[in-house]
Amino acid sequence: MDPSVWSKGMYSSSSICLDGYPAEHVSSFQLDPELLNSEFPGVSVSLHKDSEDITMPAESAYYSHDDAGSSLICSSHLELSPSRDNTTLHLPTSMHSSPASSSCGHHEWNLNSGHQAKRARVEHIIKGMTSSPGMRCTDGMANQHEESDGMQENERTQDRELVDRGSGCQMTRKQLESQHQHLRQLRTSLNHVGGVTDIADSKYPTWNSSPEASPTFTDTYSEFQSSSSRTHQGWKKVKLMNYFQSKPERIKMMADVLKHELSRAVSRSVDSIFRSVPLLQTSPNDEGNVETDMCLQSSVGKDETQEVPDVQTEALSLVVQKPRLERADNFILQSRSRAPHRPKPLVPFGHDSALHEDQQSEKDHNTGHALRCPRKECSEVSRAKFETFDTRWNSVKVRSKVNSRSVRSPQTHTVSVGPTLVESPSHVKIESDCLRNNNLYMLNEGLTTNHLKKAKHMFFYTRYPSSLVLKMCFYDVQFTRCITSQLIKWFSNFREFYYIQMEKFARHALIGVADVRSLTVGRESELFRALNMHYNKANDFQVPDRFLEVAEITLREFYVAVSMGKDCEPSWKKAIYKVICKLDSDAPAEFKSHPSG
DNA sequence: GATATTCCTG
DNA sequence: CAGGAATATC
Repeated sequence: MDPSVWSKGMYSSSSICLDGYPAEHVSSFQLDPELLNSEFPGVSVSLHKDSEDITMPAESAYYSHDDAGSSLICSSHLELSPSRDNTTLHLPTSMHSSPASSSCGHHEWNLNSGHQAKRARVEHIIKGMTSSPGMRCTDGMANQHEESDGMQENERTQDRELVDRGSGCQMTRKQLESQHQHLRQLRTSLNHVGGVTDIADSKYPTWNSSPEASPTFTDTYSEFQSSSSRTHQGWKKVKLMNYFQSKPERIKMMADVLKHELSRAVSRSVDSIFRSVPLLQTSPNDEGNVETDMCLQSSVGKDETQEVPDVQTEALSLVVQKPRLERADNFILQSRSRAPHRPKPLVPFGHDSALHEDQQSEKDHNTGHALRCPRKECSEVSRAKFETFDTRWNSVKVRSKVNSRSVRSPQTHTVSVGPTLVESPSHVKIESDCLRNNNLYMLNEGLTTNHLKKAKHMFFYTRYPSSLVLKMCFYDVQFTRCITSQLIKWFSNFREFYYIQMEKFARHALIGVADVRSLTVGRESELFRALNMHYNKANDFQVPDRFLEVAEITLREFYVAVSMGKDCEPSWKKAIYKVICKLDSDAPAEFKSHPSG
């Protein structure tokens, strides 16, 4: 036993180290059978008679000092329990097993065919534009549109006729040649990029799969000007709108639009190749979305439980409009722990099961509490757009029970994590160097299951974390009042469970154990099993010894308090809480480690 | 008033 | 685990 663990809290339980009683006596403290029997009729207590019987001290003496930890000695129970053999108590525990029922009835995509189709579409567009500047615009658009919402052939013919009248294109020959050449280059790039074009392309929801498949074409050109600068949905809308315009300007406009999109798509694709090739192995959605949708803070492959901004259910007034870019880059940095803080992650990549269990137990109640979206981009327009991504994003996002309670469907699919994007459970995250180097971290706007897991692990050290500690440990979360409250609530819930278990086991011990010396909490004890099952379900966290000591102290506190019948008093637990809260340890640095850059 | 905590409930 | 009520503390 490392004495240092006691150096900090060097506390002595008021119930164990009694004022005026020698430690030996304290250690052999036994219950007064009469008292017990009077308080708990029917509970028979067998007492050891191997030492002087010590009658129960008066309560005034027992809890005479509010500050139980300050005045008293001692690790008395350590010294006085030399035969601490972890035999402890074998008390019944109520183990719970969650039923395995995870249905995932969402869409399935034929990725191969989808990619080919998309690529063919892009190439077709380019081909059309390259071959004939006069028609390619509409041709390409018509083609796209045809794919999208089933545009009829005659409609396209009419449109083409409008174009053939030579009304529209006001580009000079020089401009056209320049564009022509540019498009050839683009096409060459696309050929080299290959399937990567899907990255950019797939970013756009196809209309036929979108809930907004029936857009109204009442937009005006002015709307185009405004909307196009906002979102890609605006672009999309404009393109469709323009298609139905009969004015010749639309030709040029559509060409511009198409050029713009193609250019963006290709540049994004090329960028993503050079910047993070491994990402392609995991999810081609990443790059394009990050750039376009600032709200789509998805980090596929980085964090399985990374949330996709969900439907905002909180009032925007509560949103903290905070300049987000505190750590360079245009993107919100998500910082996970660099190095495993545990020497021995027993289940290095067991997050799946852990998360799965968590998700299993979730009741899909749409209480509407979720993350907030502090940026303007996340207002209605963007959120509406996110809905259109549902189908495809559901395949890559893992709904977090913590932050996405309003998720529409119970999909709990996990993304197939690529070989370079592995993640160990919780905060013990082995992060892709690629991601780290590219600063593609994101600041979470909500708490994820991993955060919950981390919080549970933290509980092994600190039961009463301050807000400051929480902010330090959950550095990758953008703190708001709600986030803070949620974290505090978590620990409150943790404590609740903790104390309930303590009381339960203490009462059980009261029946069969009369000597506090035999009240120990070892790693094999049922009490610890119950606690570990709750806070460390995956058993991938090395619970510090200190926690066992605190648990033991807590158990004894409850034991004595109940044995004294203090549980009849209104707030008898508060005295215990007061003792236990002083036993907090600092969270290890690993919990607080910030990204190095 | 805002925040934090406990207790109860689902 | 979250929501809500009650309570305590500041």
